Amino acid sequence: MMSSASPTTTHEYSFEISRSDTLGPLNLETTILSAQTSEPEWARDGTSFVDVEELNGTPVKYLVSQAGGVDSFKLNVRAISSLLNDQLEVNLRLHLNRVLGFSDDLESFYNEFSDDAEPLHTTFTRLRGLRLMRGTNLFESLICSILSQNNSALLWNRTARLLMRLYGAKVNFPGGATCFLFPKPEILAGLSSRELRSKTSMGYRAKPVVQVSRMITSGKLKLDNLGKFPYEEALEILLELPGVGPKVADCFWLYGVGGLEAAPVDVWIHRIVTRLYFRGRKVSRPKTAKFLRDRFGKWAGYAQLYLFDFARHGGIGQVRARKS
DNA sequence: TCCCAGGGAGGAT
DNA sequence: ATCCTCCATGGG
Repeated sequence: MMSSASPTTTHEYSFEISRSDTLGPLNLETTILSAQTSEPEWARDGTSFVDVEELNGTPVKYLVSQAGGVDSFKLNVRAISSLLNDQLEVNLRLHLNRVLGFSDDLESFYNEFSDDAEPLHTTFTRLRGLRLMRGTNLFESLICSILSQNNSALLWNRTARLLMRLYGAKVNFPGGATCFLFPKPEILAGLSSRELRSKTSMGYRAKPVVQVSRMITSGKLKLDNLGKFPYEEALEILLELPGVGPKVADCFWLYGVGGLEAAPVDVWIHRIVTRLYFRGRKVSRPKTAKFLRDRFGKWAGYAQLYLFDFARHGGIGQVRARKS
């Protein structure tokens, strides 16, 4: 007979997250596959999604799957780490609560903009349970946001994964699984932009990636402090950074820091907002962003998220880029 | 071959 | 303030 007593270190551990742990509905798949700009997309593993993060300095690999529907569900979480079970569960619950936005009151969001005259409300049925993801690592979020400029989600995700494999710390999990963490600023700061460009196909984005990394290692830029500033002041600082314009700054503030009042305006948001709210009239991108902030307030980031998916997959007719 | 991708920087108007 | 053009690289 095997001993029924738990070993002192259990490397794999499972637990459940119940529906009452989230404020409102959840659609895990839609949330993870909605191409949010913060950190590389979680990988699929059968019916689960997999991610690896450092929780309080300890790497944890975890798989999450949703059982049931959008409104009545439970989440199955399976984790691998060197942590003890109790500490692992506490850390991972807190982590998932943040990155998957479990504390965002979705019903309140839906109710506030449910009026028939509000174009946004047409997205609420199809996208019900879509939540705004937050990054875990501010540096990773900022670099990924820079990588996303004038790039496709497919390509910047691929580039971010390549950065991890080339320059990130390798983690060997108990049980044999290995993976790579996102590289530290010190590593990228030590590269020449020419070398980085030749090895990653990130093109001209290599220069600002190295520059920003060096600003962090030199202490000129303190990402941890940014969250203490109000939106306007933080944005002023962010816009000084190389490779960071209005859209990237808003992405970092929204997805990295978790400032829900930001509404990043890219080509898709610009198209859908000018179409739905300005009858196709020409409106500049900064004014589009201001419009979203004013109209949706603390839900501006969520409005942007729902409108983005609407522009990409939803649609009243084609909202596509067409010359002539 | 062409256009496009969750844009930004620098310059001209 | 707003409007060009160029910037690397890969996918469709």
